[in-house]
Formats: sequence, C-alpha cells, structure tokens
Amino acid sequence: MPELPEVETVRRGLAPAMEGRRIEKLVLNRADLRFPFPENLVETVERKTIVALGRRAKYLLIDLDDGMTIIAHLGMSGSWRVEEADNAQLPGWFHAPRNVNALHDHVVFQLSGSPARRVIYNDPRRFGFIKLSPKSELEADPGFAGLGPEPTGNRLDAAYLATRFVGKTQAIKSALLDQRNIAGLGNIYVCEALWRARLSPFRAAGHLVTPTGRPKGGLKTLVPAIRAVITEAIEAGGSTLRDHRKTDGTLGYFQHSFSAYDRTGSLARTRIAAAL
DNA sequence: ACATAGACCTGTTGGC
DNA sequence: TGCCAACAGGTCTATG
Repeated sequence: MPELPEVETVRRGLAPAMEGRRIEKLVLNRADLRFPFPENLVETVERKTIVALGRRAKYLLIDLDDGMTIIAHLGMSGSWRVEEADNAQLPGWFHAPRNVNALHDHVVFQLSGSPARRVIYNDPRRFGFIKLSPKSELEADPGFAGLGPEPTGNRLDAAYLATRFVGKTQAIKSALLDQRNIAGLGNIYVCEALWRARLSPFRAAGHLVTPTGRPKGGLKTLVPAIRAVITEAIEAGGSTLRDHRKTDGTLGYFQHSFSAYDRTGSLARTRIAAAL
C-alpha cells in the first residue's frame, strides 16, 4: 500500500490513539512477517509507555519511554486500525473496515486506559516488518543509513538532486524510486510528479543536469512538482487503490486527483464512451 | 553502475 | 458462475 503520504496518514491517525498510553500487552499471532520478529520484541515493549509517533520515509516510528523505538514498515498491503475494547464508538473512529480480514491481524497492541484500546497491524501479503532500535541509533540502522532527504524537507532541492543525477544514464523514474536519492516516493507519486513536470519517466536522470552538475530547467520544475504532489496527497489522506485506509477506516482521497498513475488509455476510453 | 528478472505473499480483477 | 492469468502501493537478491 503505502508510500510516504499513506504512512504519514497512518501516523496522524495513530498518534492520538497511542501517545501517552502504556502497552499492557503485545500479542504476536505468528512468528514473522517479512522477517522474524525480534526475539525480545514482546518483553521490550510491554509495560512501556508510548511517547510519540514519528515517521521517516515509509517507516512508522513508535517511540517508547525507555528510549527504544519500534520501526514498522507496511510493505505493500499493511494497515493499522484502532479498536476500543468495548466497541465504543469515539467521534470519527470506527470498527474494523469491511475489507480487513482478521485472519491477517498479525500484531495486536493492547493499550492502557478506559475503555482499553487495541491497535492492530494487519498485513495480508506480509511484506511489512517490525524491528526495534534505540532511538539514538536509528540513523545507523541499515534501513535508515543512506536514506535520502524527505521530499517536503529543506534538504531537498534541485541542486542536491543534480549532484545525485549528474552523468547518470539511469531513467529518471528509476532514480526517483531509489530511496537513497529521495526518501518516501513510490510508483504512484513518482508517476504523478513526473507528469506534472511534463517529464518522460524514461528520460535519463543525467539529462536533467548540466555536465558541470548544475540542475537544468526540467529538474527545477520537478522538485516543486514532487513537493506539491506529496503535500497534496498527505492533505487528502493518501490514495486508496485497494488496501489503504486511514486508521479510522475511511478512504484516502488523492486517487481522484491522479493525472498519470493507472490512467493508461483513459483518454481513449473517454473518447470511445463519448462516441457511443 | 545499471538493467532485468525473480523472490517474498495474498487478494482482486478482468477476460474467456 | 467459474477458472485462471495477470497484476498490485515495496524492497531485496542474483545475474548479466
């Protein structure tokens, strides 16, 4: 499911449900997802209080009060949802969305408070994973070392990308998907950003840079396009194609704004429909 | 360094 | 209706 806007949407949904609460019990319904769970996962997080929810790239970060951080990646089909233990309905909250099969509820956080609350990680394809790291050592984690800048942050600009792309024959789409260049983009938002910048995905990344490593016009157009797409998608709650839900079970909305992704032949289809 | 293919999984979709 | 191939938002590895 998730590119950066979807993970950020999840973070914003989970934060008010989790922050300040204690993890009374962590239930693992299987031994692994993409990777085995850390052996000490349960004893590390149980009876700890959740301090804050963060995000880096497509990683969700759950900070605990002892300095440990739970690192969660949603893979292709991961989703999180919140349930009140007594099924009480909080404003804007929900029960399990219809498309979530409890068969794939792999991890359950039982939180303190009244009524008690469960936060559940569901992932049919199990490409997601959960790891642990001391917060102070996050940057050294293999998943984080070498990660490029956040698309909405100050570190991303045309000059920076020019240093990454200079001389490269690699297609610009491929270069944008490389998390070492920019963190958090995936297939959808790369397509959308390239479309907005009117750049072919097949164009060589190095073609957007002068031989001396200065950004050309196309790259200067691309950077704001990336920022705008990501910002708008976050505001829309991400894109729901199949799996992605906000943590309250409602749909993301940005798919209605797609200009490029999943629109192969749509102009032709429109013409045909109009002619009939 | 890069492109490509295959791997990991299950669920949905579209064509016949 | 049923079957089956193709495909899906993400990485990671092997191979050329």
